[in-house]
Amino acid sequence: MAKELAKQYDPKNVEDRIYQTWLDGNYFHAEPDPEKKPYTIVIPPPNITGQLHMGHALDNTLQDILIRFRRMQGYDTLWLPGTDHASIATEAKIVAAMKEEGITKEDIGREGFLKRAWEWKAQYGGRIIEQLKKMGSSCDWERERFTLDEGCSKAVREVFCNLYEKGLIYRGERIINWCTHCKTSISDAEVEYEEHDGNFWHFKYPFKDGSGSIEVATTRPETIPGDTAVAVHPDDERYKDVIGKTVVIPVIGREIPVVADTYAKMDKGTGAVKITPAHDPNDFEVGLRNNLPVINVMTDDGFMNEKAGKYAGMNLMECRKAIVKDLTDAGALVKIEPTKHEVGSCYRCHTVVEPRVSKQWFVKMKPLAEPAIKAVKDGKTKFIPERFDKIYFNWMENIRDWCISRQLWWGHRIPAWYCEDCGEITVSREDPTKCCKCGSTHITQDPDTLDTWFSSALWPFSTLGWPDKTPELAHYYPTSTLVTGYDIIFFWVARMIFSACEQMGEVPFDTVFIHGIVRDELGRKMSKSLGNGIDPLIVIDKYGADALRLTLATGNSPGNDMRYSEKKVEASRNFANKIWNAARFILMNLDENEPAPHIPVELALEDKWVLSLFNKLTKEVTDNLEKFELGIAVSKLYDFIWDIFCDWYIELAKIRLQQGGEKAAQVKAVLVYVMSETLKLLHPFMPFITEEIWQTLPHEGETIMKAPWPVYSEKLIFDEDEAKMEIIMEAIRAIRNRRGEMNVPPSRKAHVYIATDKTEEFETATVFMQRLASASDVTVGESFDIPNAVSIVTAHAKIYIPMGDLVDFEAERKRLTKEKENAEKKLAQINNKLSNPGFLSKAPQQVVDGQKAEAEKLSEKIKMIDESLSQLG
RNA sequence: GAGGGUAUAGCUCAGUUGGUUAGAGCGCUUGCUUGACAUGCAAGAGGUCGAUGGUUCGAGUCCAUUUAUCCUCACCA
Repeated sequence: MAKELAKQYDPKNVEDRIYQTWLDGNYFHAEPDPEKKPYTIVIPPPNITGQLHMGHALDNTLQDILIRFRRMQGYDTLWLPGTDHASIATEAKIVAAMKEEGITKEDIGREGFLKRAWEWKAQYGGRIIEQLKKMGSSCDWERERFTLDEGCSKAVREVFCNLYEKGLIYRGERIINWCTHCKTSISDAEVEYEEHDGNFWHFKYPFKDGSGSIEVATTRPETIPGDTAVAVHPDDERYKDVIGKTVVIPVIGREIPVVADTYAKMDKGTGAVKITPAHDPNDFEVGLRNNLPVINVMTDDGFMNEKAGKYAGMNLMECRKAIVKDLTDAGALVKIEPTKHEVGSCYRCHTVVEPRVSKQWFVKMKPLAEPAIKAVKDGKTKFIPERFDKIYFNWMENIRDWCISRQLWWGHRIPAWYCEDCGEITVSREDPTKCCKCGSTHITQDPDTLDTWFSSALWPFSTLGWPDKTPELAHYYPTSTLVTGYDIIFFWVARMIFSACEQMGEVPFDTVFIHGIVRDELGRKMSKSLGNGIDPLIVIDKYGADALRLTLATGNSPGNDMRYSEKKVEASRNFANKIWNAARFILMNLDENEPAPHIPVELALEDKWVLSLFNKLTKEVTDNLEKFELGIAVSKLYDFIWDIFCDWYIELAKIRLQQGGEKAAQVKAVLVYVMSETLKLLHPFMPFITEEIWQTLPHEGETIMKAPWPVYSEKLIFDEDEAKMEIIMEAIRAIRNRRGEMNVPPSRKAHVYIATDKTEEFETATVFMQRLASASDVTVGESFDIPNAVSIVTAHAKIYIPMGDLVDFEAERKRLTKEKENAEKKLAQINNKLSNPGFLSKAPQQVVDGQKAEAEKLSEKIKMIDESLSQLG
C-alpha cells in the first residue's frame, strides 16, 4: 500500500489549498502568444454591491468549464474578470448607510460623497471577487478591471465624444421614466411593468360657452392639473363641431382647447381623451404636434408642485383621492370603471415610475441598431440556443432612443460643459477651460453621470486597453464566448454588440451562450423579498464547490431555467466521493515506484473494452463541449466513471490484482491510465477533486489544469473486444437477475453450466463469473442436460444453475413462457420492418443490418427458451 | 395586443443531425457487513413522451392545429 486517502472525500481539506497552488503557479495568467490561437471570455462584471448568488454560481461555473476545457486543449486562454460600479444600486446603498448616520448626500457634497463611495468600494468591492474564487473560477486576476477605473473611464469618454461628434448623442427635452425614490431618470429597459388593479374615472369637462360638456376618462386623475388639451379624432362625426372650442377643467378652472389629433381613437371610451404632455409619452407627442404647453405638476420626489395649485405638497396618491373627491363634489364625475392596467416600476427599488418631461442626454439608436442587427443576421455573432436571436431582433428593431443621463453622483460624469455666456455646449476628451464657441471661461460641467450600462457596453474592448492599441486588444479581441443569462440580453448583450460594431467595426464576441435562471425547489425565482434564496457559499461549505458546480452543470440545457434542490447537490457530493474512493482503491494497490500513466503492451479483454469505451467517451465529450452541450458532456462522464469504470472495470481488475506479478502490473497501468485520463476530461467540471487525485496518482507535469486534453485515438478502437465483453456482461446480468428474483444471497455460490457456441468468450469469463455472478465453478460446453436446474437464456448462451431445491417449476415455466412471448413479439415487429420494401430500400444499410442481426439473435433465443421449456418436462 | 419557452417515470430533469427495447438522479420494493466507497453493491417495479392530424420505410425528435402552464416585449385614455 503506497499511499492512503481518507475514506470519505472532504472538500474542506482540499479546495482552498488547491486554489492557492493554482494562484502560486500563476496558471490563470495569460500573456498574448501569437503562436497560439486565443480563446477569450470577459466576465459579466458583478456589481460591487453584490454578494454571490446562485445566478453568479451558474454563470461562472459555465464560464470556468469552457475556459478550463480550452486551456487544456492548448488555446491561449484568457478569462478576464472585473466588477461593475453599478451606479444606481451602489449610490442607493451608500445613501442608505448614510441615512443611518443621519446624513444626506447634500450634507457632504459631491466630493465628500464620492470619497465615501470609493472607500465603500475599497471595503466591499473585493468581496464578490473572493467569492468567485471559492467557486474555483480560473480568472486572470492580474487583469481584473472595474468599470469606473482609469482605463474604462477613458473608453467611456472616448465613446461619448465620438458619438456626440457624429450626432449620435444629443441633449433634449423628452418624456423619460422618472424614479421618485432614486430621484433620477432611468432608461426604458430599466422599467418593469406589472399588472395592477385600477380604475377608469370618467369626468365631464364643460365647454366654456356653456354648450354642454365633453366626457374624458383617465386612470391617473392626479395628472388633471397638468392637462393642456382634450383631443378628438379629426374624422369623428360626434365631435366635428367642437374642435377648436374651449373647455374648462373642472375644479382647476383652467381653460384648454379641444384639438383634433389621430392619436384619439374613435372606438376607445368616449373618443375624447385628455392630454397631459408633461406626464404621458403619447400626450407629449400630441402636445408637440399641436403646440400645446407642457405643465409639469410634480416634484422630483413624488409630490405635487406649485403648478398643481391647491394640491401642491400632496403626494400622488393623496392628490388622486382629493381630486376625485373634489370633482365628484363638483358633479363632474360620470362613472368609475374598474380596470387592470400595466404600471411601470423602477427595476432597482420597485417604486412606481412617473413619466415626466425632462432635459436629458440620449443616444440616437436607429443608426446604431442597424449594423448590430446585420452582424447577427450575418452570423458574425451566434446565440446559443438560437431562438434568442429572435428576442434580440425584436428589441433592436423596435428600439427607441436611449436615455443615458442619470441624476446621480456615482458614475462617469458627463463630459459636457455649458457656457454661461453664450449657452454653447462643449463636449471634450480633455476637461476644457473655456467655451469652444465664445472662449468664455465661465463654463460649468453637467452635474449628471452616465447610465451604468453605458460603460458595461464597452466592457469587451475597454478591458483589453481600448482606445489604446494594446497587444492584448490585437490578440484577444474579438472575444470568443460571452456567457450570460437571458434576463440581461437587452441591458447588456445588445448594447455591447452595437457599441462594438460602432467603435471597433467588429462584433464583440463570436458566440453568446445563454443560460436560464436558477429557481428554488418550487420553481419560484429566488428573491430577497421571498427569502427563498440559497447562498452558494453555504452550499460550498457543506458539500464542496465541485458538488455545486456539478449540480449546476448537470441536467441543465442552454437557455432553460433550472430548479435548485439540495438533493441534487447531495447526489453530486456522492459522485465526488465515488471518484475519491475509486482513486483510493487504485492507490492502495500501487507500488512506491509506479511508472507514469501509460498503456501496457499486453492487454486483457476487459482492458481493451474499457480503453475502447474511454476512447469513445473522449470523442463525445470533446464534441459536446465544442457544441456547448455541457450538460450532456458531464452526464456521459458521470455514467462512464460510475457504471463502466467503477462498477465493472475495477471489480474485474481485482482479479488480476490478487494474482500479482505481471498481470497485476498490467492492470495497474490500465487503472492509472484510464483514471488519470478520465480525470482530465472531468477537470473542467470538478476542478478541485480532479487536481487533488491527479496529483496523488503517478503523473507528469505540474498541474492537471495544463495537462493536455485527451484526444481520440485510432489505436484504442477495439470493437470486437467490446462485443465479446458485452456478451459476457449480458450473461452475468442475467444470472444476477435470476438469483435476485429468487432471493438467493450472494454468499450461496453455485456451479454454473454455460451452453454456448461462444466458448472462447465464456472460457475467459470463468473468473468473471466467479467474482460477479456468485459462481462456485463454471463449465462451458456445447450443450448440457441438467435436471432440476434454473435455466437462463441470453442471446448467446443457455445457462444452467443446479439449485433445484430453490426452484418453483411452475413459476419457472410461466417465466420462460412470458419471456418467449416477449421475444416473439419483438421478432414479429422486426420481421415486419424487414419485409417492408420501403424500409429495405430507403433505410441506411447500417440500420437494416442491425435489425437483421437483432432478428437472428431473437430467433436463437426463442429456440433456446423452447429447449429449456421441454427440459422442464 | 405581439413574440417565445415548457409539457417525457411518483418528483426533478436529460434525450445531440429522425433509426434497435425512451434514459439518469431522487423516491419506492427486494436482497446484500462481496477487504475503494452504506455518500455503497446487486436486482426490480414504474412511461400509450399533453391532445389531434400530417410528412416519412421509420417520429419523443420534423410540420400544422389544439389544451395547459410560464416568460418577455408593447404608448393605448
